[in-house]
Amino acid sequence: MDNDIESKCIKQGVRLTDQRKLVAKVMSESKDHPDVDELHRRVSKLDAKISIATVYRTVKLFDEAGIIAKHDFKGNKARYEQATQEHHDHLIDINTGEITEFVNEDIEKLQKKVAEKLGYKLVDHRLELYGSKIKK
Amino acid sequence: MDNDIESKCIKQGVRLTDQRKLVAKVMSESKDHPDVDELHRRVSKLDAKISIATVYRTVKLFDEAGIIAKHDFKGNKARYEQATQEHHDHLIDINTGEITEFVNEDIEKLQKKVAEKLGYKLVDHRLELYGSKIKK
DNA sequence: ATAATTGCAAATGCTTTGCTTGTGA
DNA sequence: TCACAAGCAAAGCATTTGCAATTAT
Repeated sequence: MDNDIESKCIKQGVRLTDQRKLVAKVMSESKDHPDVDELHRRVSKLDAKISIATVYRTVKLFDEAGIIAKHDFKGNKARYEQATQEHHDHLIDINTGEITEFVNEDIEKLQKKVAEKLGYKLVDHRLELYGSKIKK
Repeated sequence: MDNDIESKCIKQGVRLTDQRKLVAKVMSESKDHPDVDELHRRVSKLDAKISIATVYRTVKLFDEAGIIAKHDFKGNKARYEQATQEHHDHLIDINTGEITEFVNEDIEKLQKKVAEKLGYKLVDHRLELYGSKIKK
């Protein structure tokens, strides 16, 4: 949990610069799904001179290395989260933007089945639920 | 099926210009999911002077009126299709870009259930399967 | 008549990139 | 050392918009 991202970089031979270390640290400590601007804002508190271009390059690099995950939710700019072992999907609060993660094995299995019935091998998928909080 | 879009415009009081009629016609006749460039290309065959800005404005208008549907599949620009009565989801061929539509009631129900379990009323969702064709 | 729509080009917002200088292994 | 990374500003790409001219009702 702590700075898992930095260790993954080392494991994968990703060169660790000061800037990348900072992005790794901030992403490791983030429990939400920040976009690049927000990430840049957070990293800037640790290094006021880091450029947004570097943040863009770094998230792209980490994403391609499978270290973080990129999400393009409806109508928003790309948001990022630390990659986890188990796959999960997202529910987005349409009023607040708040994101809740969930796992549902039944849906996963059905997706695979649907793809196979159509003659396809399921390689990837995207499932997003958009909802509004029920007041109780 | 024919030019359903034009009748929907009339029904909704959407002013019908020559350009909008052409976009309506082309979208009505399209069985695939063209992006704006492709749409502009097709409409240009009927009116060589129509501008891409008008096509952008028109698909936005039709989308907001619920007459056509916009999709932002992974890594592509927005694609459009005529709106249908029954909801459906999409399977995208990762090799060819070909799109297959499908409906699965079980998945729909499970999505609703998941949202409710998390304290949300399901308002919208996005389900996309990405796969590669199985050769038989 | 007149409010809405078009075409054009310029502006936008997010993201990427070329280039020169700086730096990690 | 030296291939790679950072910072900056400029470029790219899809999409939107301001404005003057045109058009549907």
